[in-house]
Amino acid sequence: MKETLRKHLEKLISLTDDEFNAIFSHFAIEHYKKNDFIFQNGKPVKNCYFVLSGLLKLVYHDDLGKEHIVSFSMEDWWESDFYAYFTQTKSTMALISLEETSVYSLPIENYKSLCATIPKMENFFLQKSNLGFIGSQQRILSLLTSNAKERYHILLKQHPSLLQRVSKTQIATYLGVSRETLSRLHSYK
Amino acid sequence: MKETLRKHLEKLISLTDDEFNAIFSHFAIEHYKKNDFIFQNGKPVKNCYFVLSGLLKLVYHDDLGKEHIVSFSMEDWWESDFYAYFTQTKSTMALISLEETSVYSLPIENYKSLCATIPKMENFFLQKSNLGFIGSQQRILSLLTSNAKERYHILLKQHPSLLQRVSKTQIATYLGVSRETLSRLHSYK
DNA sequence: CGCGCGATTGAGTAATTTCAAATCTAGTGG
DNA sequence: CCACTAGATTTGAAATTACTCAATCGCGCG
Repeated sequence: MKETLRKHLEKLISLTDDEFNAIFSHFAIEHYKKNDFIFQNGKPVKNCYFVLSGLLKLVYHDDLGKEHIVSFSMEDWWESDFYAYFTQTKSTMALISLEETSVYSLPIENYKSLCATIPKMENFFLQKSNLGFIGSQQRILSLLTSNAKERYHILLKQHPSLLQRVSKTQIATYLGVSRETLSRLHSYK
Repeated sequence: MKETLRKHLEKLISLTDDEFNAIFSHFAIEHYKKNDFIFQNGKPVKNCYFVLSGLLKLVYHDDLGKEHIVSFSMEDWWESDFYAYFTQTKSTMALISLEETSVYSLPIENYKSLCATIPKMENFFLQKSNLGFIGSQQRILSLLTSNAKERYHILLKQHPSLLQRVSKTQIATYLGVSRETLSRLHSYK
């Protein structure tokens, strides 16, 4: 567990034992069953989360109550409603477990003190944020340039394991198509 | 000009004169006419850019040659093909001026040395990157939850000045609808 | 005046949605 | 081992939305 986080950090920065232990003390472990709310929309967002094991979805409910999946978070991913987290406002989204899931949680004060006291961690978060931004931009591009079938195959290529782990309804909700349309794609290939 | 950048940085971090001058020396000014390429797809991306005045579009050309606008960059915005910039690979997108435009350019080596030598700047870029990520996620959400008309009104609300500055064809390309569809939206409101 | 470009309009087509019904699947208890 | 149920998936058919291609309009500028 501890080693999982350490390995994850050391993909981008190098750490001594002391440094890692100092960092590690900022996190707390949390466990969730399947279909638990990690946080709900309308509520403050105290933490961001590093997923140790399991699977989460970050969802937005529109005016009609329809659910839209902003992102899936698998092992080794960071997740939160980052707007609400950084601005300490109430969430517009909910974070929900799709499997039994373990996370390390990082309260915003700890995030700030990590950045302020351990320059390497600030650099780590900067790199992660840049990667997150790039990833989002590519998702925007896939929504702009591709139809349902193409988007499905892009997802299939990027995260083949996801299709084994979540229902097709969830996949459709992520791709931005109805589950019926997603189902019909298979008729063609 | 120099003051524009300084004011921009000081929205998020505070700087002494000396600090700012050290930072400023990492940038170079560049001027472009309307419809110039700042960089082209297929070419390396040497810089990221801070827009002093004018307007840019970051575009992707799909297999059919159709253009998709990933983002507009107005005054006070940072822009690049960040994937190509950070990984020093060739761009998949092009950055093009829509007006006469002045930018400060920041080569990747200078970005890295800024981060490494001036912790405040690393913090600045972290905050900017977080904001950029949040903004992208909201655009994803608008693409998932809203139809053409709603997306148009969201853009109208967020950047009313944009509609005065660019053609409706460009707006349509950003929204992910055909210009004819955008045109027909007005019939309803 | 006439050219050129962007915006609009029209008509037919393609993609996707919606609502409803049917089918499949995995787990449960008899 | 089988029947039953709940949930997920697929299929059908009609309606909606957006796209394409073509033609027209409107306007600024040489």
